[in-house]
Amino acid sequence: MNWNAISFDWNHVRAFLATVEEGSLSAAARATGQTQPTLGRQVAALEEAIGVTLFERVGRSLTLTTSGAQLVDHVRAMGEAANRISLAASGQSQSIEGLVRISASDVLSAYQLPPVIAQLRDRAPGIEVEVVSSNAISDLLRRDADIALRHIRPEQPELIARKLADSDAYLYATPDYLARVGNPKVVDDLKAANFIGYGAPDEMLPHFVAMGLPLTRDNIRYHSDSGVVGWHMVRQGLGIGVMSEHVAALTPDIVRVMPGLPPVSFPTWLVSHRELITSSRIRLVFDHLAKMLG
Amino acid sequence: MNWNAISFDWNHVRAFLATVEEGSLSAAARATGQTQPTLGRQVAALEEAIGVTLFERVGRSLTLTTSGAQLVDHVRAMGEAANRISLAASGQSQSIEGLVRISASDVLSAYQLPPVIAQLRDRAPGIEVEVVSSNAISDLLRRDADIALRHIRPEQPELIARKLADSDAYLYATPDYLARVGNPKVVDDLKAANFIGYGAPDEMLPHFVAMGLPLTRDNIRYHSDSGVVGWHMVRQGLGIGVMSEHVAALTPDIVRVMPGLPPVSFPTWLVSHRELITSSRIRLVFDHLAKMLG
DNA sequence: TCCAATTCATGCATTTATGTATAGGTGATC
DNA sequence: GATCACCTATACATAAATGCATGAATTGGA
Repeated sequence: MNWNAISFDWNHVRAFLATVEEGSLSAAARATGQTQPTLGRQVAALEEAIGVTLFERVGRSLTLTTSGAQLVDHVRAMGEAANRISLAASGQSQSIEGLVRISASDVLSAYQLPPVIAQLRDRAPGIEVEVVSSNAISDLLRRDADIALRHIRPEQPELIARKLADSDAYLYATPDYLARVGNPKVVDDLKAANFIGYGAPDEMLPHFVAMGLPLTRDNIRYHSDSGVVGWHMVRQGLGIGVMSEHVAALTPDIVRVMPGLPPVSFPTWLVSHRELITSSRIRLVFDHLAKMLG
Repeated sequence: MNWNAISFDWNHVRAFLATVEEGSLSAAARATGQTQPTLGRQVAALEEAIGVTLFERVGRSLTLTTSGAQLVDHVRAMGEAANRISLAASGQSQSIEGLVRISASDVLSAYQLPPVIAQLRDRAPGIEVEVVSSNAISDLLRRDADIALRHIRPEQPELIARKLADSDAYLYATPDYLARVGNPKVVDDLKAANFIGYGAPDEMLPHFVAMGLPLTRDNIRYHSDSGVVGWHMVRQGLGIGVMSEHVAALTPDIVRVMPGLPPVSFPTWLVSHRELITSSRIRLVFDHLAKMLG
């Protein structure tokens, strides 16, 4: 190995990568927990060391030079290798004490996870649990969480997934609200009802249509990014919402809309990283979640 | 990107890599131009940062732990990415001044390269040339050289190779030595002659046999790793040696053995790295070598 | 068994890098 | 066009890493 060729400061490469990814020295400083002068000096030092001008200093912002752009792919590869080192190192941990981060949708996090974690506390009191309540998908690859609960099967080969039991979802509302819309008996009776959307309304509508409901965009008057907020709208009598029967069973004063309507079945996947699952701490939480939710 | 996961000191990863590759902290320090205490502290800091004991300190030497061994692949990948950054950065250099390192066999380096470099000096006086005279093959991938002259076609896809003219090699000796072995006229007359081997004798013998010479291992009494040293043995009348006609033509007082014997033809390849050849300085030297030696 | 060579660990002075505070400049918005 | 928000660059005091010198321990060979 010719060590001289790679004798530039590797931390400066990370500074360059962070600056490219975050868009500015200041943003990179915020993201990495360093300061803007430090990042600026590190990038300048890297330019000096490898003899390539990476950024064009024009006005308030930096733009990549063409030379710099041709290095970015290799720099990203270096960052990904660093990430794999971090993953593998975490996977080597055989300590039964320490942090495990679980990512799940906010509904799962709020209604189903707490009792499961309570049982885990009795079984492994040394484990610290952080619930990353997020409806975004890309948590595991970004290393924001160690274990994720998802409703779609992950495709990445570096992830391992275990399918839990399928759940059934039904339409729910308050008796009060149902009376207000005339106690619907057939799907056509729902044409005048309000439906609660989780996420963007355009995203939710196809699911309702797939259930055989004759709805249009106008039926979704109230919506929220948060499933918990949406469910609270249902509980306040603002409209009809979809919910898994497990969560609905935990909610008093809520009734099923048209009990004859067939349910929507959806899967739940327990996901982790191939290299992380070798950690006995993460493995223990993974198996506990599989047993309790499966 | 979760920057927190890769917030360990990346230079410490290089220290770990160097220690694994070189076998000890002291050897790594010598190889990387740092000191042994620095390397030791860096590896210890990395262990602390990622929570993995990398080395077992037993006696005077360190041995990888199983945990450490499982990180090595990822660490190597990071080093290779760093190497590609270095390559790409060198390739971005559009400066016509600076160092270009040429790797070639010692015979080529000593007899054929100097006049070519003299012409290059007149054409591009700002270019500094280092001739890495080595019979080892793996120079370009180790980044010991920017351009290499080889007699076998390189197979790696990241290398680019241009074939130069084929050369003819003949047997040579001093008239004095030929008289001593009875001025051989047919190949069977060579059975009692001494042949000079370049490299290991077992490696050289098959080439002589392929030329149709009825030789055994006993015919190779004098040999050297260095082709230049071997050729000087021929010039001193120690035996018969193979040499390209170009080099032999530069050597006075040497005659061809049995002029009727057909030559051995061998190719010469000019090789560089795909990412390096984009450097105008390296490109210029590459093209000059191709023109002068082709 | 002893000696020489080589290894890793530690104390200390010096060099180097970092953060804080601040100045200077640019682009978007009202 | 003035203001605001945001960016980068620089000076200086402090914190951190490095190299040197040295010590302690182990291996291999005479």
